[in-house]
Amino acid sequence: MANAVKTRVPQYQAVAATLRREIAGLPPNSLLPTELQLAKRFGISRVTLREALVLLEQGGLVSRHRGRGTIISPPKITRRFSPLYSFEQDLTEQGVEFETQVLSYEPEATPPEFIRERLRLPPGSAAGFLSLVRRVDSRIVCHDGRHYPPAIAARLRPERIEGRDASRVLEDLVGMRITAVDWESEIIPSSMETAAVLELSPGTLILANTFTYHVESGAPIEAGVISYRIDRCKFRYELPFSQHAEAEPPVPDAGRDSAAVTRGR
Amino acid sequence: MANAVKTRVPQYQAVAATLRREIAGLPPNSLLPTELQLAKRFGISRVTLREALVLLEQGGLVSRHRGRGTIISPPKITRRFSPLYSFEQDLTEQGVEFETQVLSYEPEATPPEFIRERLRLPPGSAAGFLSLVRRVDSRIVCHDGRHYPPAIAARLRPERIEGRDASRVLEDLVGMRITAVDWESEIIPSSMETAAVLELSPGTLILANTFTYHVESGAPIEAGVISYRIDRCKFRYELPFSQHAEAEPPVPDAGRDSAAVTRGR
DNA sequence: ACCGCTCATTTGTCTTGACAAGTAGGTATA
DNA sequence: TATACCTACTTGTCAAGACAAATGAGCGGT
Repeated sequence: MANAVKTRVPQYQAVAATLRREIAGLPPNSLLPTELQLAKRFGISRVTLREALVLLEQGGLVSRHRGRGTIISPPKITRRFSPLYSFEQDLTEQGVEFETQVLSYEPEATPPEFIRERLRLPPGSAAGFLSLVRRVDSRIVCHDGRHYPPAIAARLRPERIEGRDASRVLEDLVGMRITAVDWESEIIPSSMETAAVLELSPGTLILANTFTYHVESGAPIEAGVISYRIDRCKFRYELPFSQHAEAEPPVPDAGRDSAAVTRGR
Repeated sequence: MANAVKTRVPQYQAVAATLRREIAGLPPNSLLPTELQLAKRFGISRVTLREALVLLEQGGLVSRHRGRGTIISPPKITRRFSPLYSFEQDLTEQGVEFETQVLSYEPEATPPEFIRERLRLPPGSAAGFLSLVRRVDSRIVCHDGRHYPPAIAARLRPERIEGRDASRVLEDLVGMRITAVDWESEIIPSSMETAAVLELSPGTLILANTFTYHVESGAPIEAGVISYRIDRCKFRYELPFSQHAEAEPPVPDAGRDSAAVTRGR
């Protein structure tokens, strides 16, 4: 009303900042007041309030559900990367509960062209296709679409993946170690399919990792795309990867995520 | 039709998809029709059309400017990572024009606590603070906030950074090579300050990289945060990093970015 | 040539209002 | 008791309109 202050800062950003502070002191999974209540409290319209909530949701602080309400999210999990350091290995070392669910496996699927190139397959060649989703503490964090050359695809038993380390299974199958990775990361809007698997609205930004794994001879044995929910994950790299971990104190760092990460099994 | 499956697609998503296809065939830096024209053409309200444009903007396809219009963005640049592979080295090898601009340097600033911990400084200790922004093809891509231990900070000459490789300058200064990195990446809403430097609206998602560089003795000599605009960059990693580059063909990959990337000097 | 002004254009912010669709809990019915 | 339905509640989608703020082009004065 009668803009008392110069509206240099838009209301939806001011409200978002206020809510960010208040949320920081509330426990995860608790319910925020409804949009109408919040709009009334801040003296703004529901449309404007929703703009603020969108900012919070994009930042991973809350999740919103039609018919249920707005829920405060638990802290992000940390995915640590080292060369050839698998999802299973990482999460197991962190002592976090996780689950891998195979959605489908086709031994002779038709791969998209960029996968065919990465696997160095001739035009028209088929490839194995494995689709899976991963959960940490029962929350979906990523979706893998993995493709395999025909020789490997024929012998792959996807049911072996569920409980075990996918890369280790693959290495055992071919009898060689994976020694090289080509990895590209990009933030892009999710496709309809990926959004459905990750339980997101299509167009929501995700972290898409396009990768190729090679054995020592240089031959590619796996290629695909791993799509992470950026509202639930962050990523950590250490170089040189191997032993210098002890030169570092046990990762002092941020301090907000201790509750989720130091959970032990 | 009604709804064959439960897939009822909202109008703003359908419009976004249509515009995505049309934009793919248009040259970068060209102007889109105005919001009112587009809204009229699609037969929707301006509010709904704007929801579609927000999706395109978040995906990095267009940039919008009050008073000017909506402009189609050039393709993303690729930032390639290898251990201790600097921004300057990477972009130079790609033959892309870039510029580093020092915004400020304070030899004795008060660092935030998480920086103090990373540099292993006692409470209350000062640290050098360097703020800079990088441009590629005259477009802002990232903002660095770099902190240095007092002994280094006193001797650092920020004007030496502008034209040269920042890490190399630092190595020359201390007479040691950087051999270890600790690196954490997270997608977060931009702060007011970072948003201003990156010319973004506060709250826009950015890629925040929090890092610490160490010399061989294990001592940290630099720590800070590098914030990338995710609408302008993607990221590429290769492991093992060093020589196997030639085993790979010269990055066949996507195919859309050839125009911008092969610009050479 | 240069500077400052006005003004139409365009996107940014915000309001009120409406209906759709998913959720959860209670109620009626078998 | 168990099932189906009904209903209140909550977020999702969409509309039409209003004013603010930034831009850039045109105009006029110095």
